[in-house]
Amino acid sequence: MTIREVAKHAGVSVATVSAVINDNKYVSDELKHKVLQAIKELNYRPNRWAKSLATGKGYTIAYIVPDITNPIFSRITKGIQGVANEKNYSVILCSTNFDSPTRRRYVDWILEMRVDGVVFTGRHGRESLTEITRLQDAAIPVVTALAPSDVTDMDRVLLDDRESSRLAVRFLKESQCQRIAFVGVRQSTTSKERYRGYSDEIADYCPEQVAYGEDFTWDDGYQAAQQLTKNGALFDGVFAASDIMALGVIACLKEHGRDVPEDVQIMGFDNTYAQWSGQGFASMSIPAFEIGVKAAQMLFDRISEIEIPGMQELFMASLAVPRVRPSLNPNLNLNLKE
Amino acid sequence: MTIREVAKHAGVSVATVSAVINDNKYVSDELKHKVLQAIKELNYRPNRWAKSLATGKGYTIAYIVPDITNPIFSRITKGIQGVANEKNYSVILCSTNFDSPTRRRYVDWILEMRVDGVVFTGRHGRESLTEITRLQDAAIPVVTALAPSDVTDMDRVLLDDRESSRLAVRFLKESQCQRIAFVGVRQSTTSKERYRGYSDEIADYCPEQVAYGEDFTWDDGYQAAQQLTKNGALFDGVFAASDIMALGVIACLKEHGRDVPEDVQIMGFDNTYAQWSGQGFASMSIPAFEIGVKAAQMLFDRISEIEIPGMQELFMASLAVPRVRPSLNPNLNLNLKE
DNA sequence: CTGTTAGCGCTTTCAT
DNA sequence: ATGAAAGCGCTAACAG
Repeated sequence: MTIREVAKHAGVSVATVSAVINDNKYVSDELKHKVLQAIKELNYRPNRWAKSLATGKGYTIAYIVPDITNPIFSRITKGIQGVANEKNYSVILCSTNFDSPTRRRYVDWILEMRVDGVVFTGRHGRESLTEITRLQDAAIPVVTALAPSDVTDMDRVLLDDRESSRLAVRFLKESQCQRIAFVGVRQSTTSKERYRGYSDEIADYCPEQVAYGEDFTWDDGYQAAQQLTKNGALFDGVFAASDIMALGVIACLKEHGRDVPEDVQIMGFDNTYAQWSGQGFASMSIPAFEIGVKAAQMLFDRISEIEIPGMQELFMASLAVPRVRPSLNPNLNLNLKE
Repeated sequence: MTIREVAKHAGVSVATVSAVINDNKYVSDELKHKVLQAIKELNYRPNRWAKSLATGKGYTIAYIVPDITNPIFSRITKGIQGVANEKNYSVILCSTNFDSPTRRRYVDWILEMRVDGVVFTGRHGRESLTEITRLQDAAIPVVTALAPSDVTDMDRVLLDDRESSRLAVRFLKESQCQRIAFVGVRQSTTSKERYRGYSDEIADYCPEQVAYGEDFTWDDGYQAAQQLTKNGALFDGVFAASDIMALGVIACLKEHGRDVPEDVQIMGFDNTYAQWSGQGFASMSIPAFEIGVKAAQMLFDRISEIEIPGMQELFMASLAVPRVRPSLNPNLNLNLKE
């Protein structure tokens, strides 16, 4: 079903059909009606490929993300989708599973597909940088979301992990914790930032007590707590770099006969589990959806014009206190709304 | 950068360039080398639009899903991506937020983009059916994943909710529960199936005790448990239609002074939270990743040929027992691996 | 106002 | 073994 057939069926020229489809030229009501009629009857749909080829506009953006399964990232995705769809763009999802070759192949595709722009989430680092550069060399706008990096002249939206962590620790302090420990991930930039916030806030309050795992997992949280306990550390509060780690910590502490939150209070980060686990620990809620929205907006700004170099947007995580009883404090979980 | 420029640069014809790019015609080593050289030097990438227009192949599939934020769905997505990428297809993500107009607009797009095939997840129902039909009318293959429906001549992969639920309840029975209650969602087909499994299994074991919420949420679980308690129901086991509901149930029971799992054992479904919550309840793990893989494979089978009508694949959920201590039973969480 | 027509970048006969 | 040329379906001058 082509535009030509529609034209024939309606007894007009292809140009007229095109004009009514795109609504960008004056067409008499009569012809317009005929054309619309023909389109209905033939169940015609313009071919996007041809259109893109002719116009040079593809109306697609891509989202490169390490793991779509991560709730934070899937919420970002949702945010991106929302604004893209509003502008009649589609988004191609590129979940790389933290694998460089996969990431590279995606970038190849993106280049071939003449995608209009890319949102990028991922560990910062040399390899990511390479891909981003390839994109930019091809004049494809890129904005990074939650991808801390030293490259400063890049459009990006990030989370103020350090400052957010200070809020977290402050809450622990206000909850009467005297000695607060930190549980993080050794090689993670993100964890490092969260540690710095912890460190800032704890400076002249109590001695630092930290333990690390290799990854943001339950097991690593568990083991870090084990370590803490083994070292005979004294603490009545723990700030963990993620909720899932916090849960590992809690499990370990309970095995050691320490009650949560009676004996020791826990603070997580992410608010992916805290609110619902029933373990009564607080967490820092990441405005992931909003981050996705903002990233997409920046991308479209960049696509449509604008030569401003290095736009940047900084988000803060917000405190999410554990809900006690749903009926008693219905307002507590505002952060979970999307 | 077009194929013509490459040809000029290499001193050959466009046909030759095309031939070496697609590796589908004999080209002398010498020319081949020249062409490759030129491609490198000019940093040339074939234009997908033009290629698709010329060949009629788009190498994209779409995944229509109600909410990418749902862990089960995002795992399905991951499965689909995996097999699609292997075949050099990209996948366009269409997260509809359970909104019909949005879904409709996505289908419009899909139609225009001449997508090769669609995987569909969603509530079954008239509206979904309409969209699926629109797709099929345009000769676009569709396979549904986790979208129970009465239409039998459709390619689909589903979960045997009923049988899986029997396994769940059986586990509760084997754990010495004498009286098992069910907590579900009133209008949900899925919940209905899970109830049937419960009912089957409980038939000549103990009286049925059921309570419903309106949705798969913590609050609805909490309230259903409330209801159960208020009715003075006697139970030492609860099978909840989802983990998040199970957590609501647990919270409620604890408020009523009943210990979990000492006084009453809980069984969830999904295994999205059970394993990690530290609340010591079991759950049924949905092989979501595998479901995605299978759905994509079926789709590609259908795309590439095959007139078999109504292929169908049935998956079972598997029991995931709560981990006690990571060090003690390292094999327990096999189900969580992806 | 409407129609003709020359591309957009690539593939693919069909000659050579 | 290689090249010339005719489309793929649509848009956008340009004529009329």
